[in-house]
Amino acid sequence: MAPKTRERILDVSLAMFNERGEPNVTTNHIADELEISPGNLYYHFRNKDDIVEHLFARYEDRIDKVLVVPDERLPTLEDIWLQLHAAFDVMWEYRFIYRDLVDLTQRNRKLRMHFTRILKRATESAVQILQGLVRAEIMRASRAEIEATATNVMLVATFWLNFNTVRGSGVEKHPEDLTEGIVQAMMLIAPFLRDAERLHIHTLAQAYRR
Amino acid sequence: MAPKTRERILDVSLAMFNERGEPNVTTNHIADELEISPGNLYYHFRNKDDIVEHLFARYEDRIDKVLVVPDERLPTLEDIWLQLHAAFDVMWEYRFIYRDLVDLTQRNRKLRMHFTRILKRATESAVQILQGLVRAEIMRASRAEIEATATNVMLVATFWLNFNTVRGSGVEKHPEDLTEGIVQAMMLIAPFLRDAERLHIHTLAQAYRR
DNA sequence: GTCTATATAGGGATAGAC
DNA sequence: GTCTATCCCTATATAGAC
Repeated sequence: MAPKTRERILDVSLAMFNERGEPNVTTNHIADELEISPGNLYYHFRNKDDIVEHLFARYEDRIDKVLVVPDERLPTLEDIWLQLHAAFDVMWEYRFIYRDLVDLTQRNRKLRMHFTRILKRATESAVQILQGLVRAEIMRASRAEIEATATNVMLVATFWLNFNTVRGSGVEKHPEDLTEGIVQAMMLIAPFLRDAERLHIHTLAQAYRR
Repeated sequence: MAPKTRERILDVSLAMFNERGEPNVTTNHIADELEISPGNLYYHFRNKDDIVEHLFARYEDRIDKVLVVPDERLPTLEDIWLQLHAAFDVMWEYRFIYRDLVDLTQRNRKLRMHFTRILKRATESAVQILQGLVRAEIMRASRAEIEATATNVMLVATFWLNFNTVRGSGVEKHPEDLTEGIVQAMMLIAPFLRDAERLHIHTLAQAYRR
């Protein structure tokens, strides 16, 4: 049996939002693509923002799972790489949110509050992990350096896809551009690493430099 | 004598775009605010994008002047601070461009090509300046580290205003938030500085940390 | 240069039949 | 649950008088 219409609307909306940008996709476009009537679409969702909010809720569930800080054990560089990768994957899947992030969050109070909360939580998580690296003696940094670095990691992660789009790196080439973003984020912490680990990071980075 | 209507349209459009975001300002809003008729507005500009393009051209002139690399003399940290400040000031003045950067550049080929060019030029400029710091022995970094850092400086500069908006730092509080962005960009190069200079930067940074 | 009036198009959204 | 038909509104843009 085919998926229920409600779910199909969400799936197709996500695909179209990601493809063309949310501002450039109308409810009529979505209905057309699904070969259902606009009236039918409005039976399932109150309005376009209702669709956006449900997609955002899906995203929030996913990203929240990525943001759990590893429990007892001290973190390794490998942990960080994997966690960044998981985060970037989810962000890629819901990249329409990031494409028009300011407009989306400014015009919808609910999205704004949730996104701010996610960002806050992620930043705290980043600080904790960096502190873990310090305690594991993999990295050496002051409290101030850790906080500035955590903020920059969040900024790079949040806007990497936009940056890559806007600098005209040519066509979208998932997943290479994602990996490049991860490398770029790792380069923020590289200067604080012990020599052996710094070398390791730069070797990884080498593979992805244009 | 009052400014010519054409110029007044540009000035008021800029103010309204910055305030509410370009997607949320219509040609009618602009005409209303100016207390002229929509017809009059369309006498002076072919369409809304025509206005946006002229504002962008103004911006491009301004930012190009900021991007000149200091000629002979090796750069100092002070130079970098001042240049970042000049760049952030111009970006603030035309912040509507950055607010909806992806949508703007994706739907208008002309804007896309010009913005990409600016970004490319700015990145090259950043690389040169960082190399200058290395030659001046103020900083120590490999070629790879310089390139990664230049890219991150551009990313932070490009999206700082959006990041600050979206993390819900409360109301817009120019110029404090700008200075904070500059500090955040400086923190990217701090780890590569000699001890004395790094200390100096962190003292500056201290003053602007929440 | 500026206005009034208006055309056109499209998006968001609803009513009511099936 | 789904469709057809339609309404309302707003945005862009133009024509033609002054």
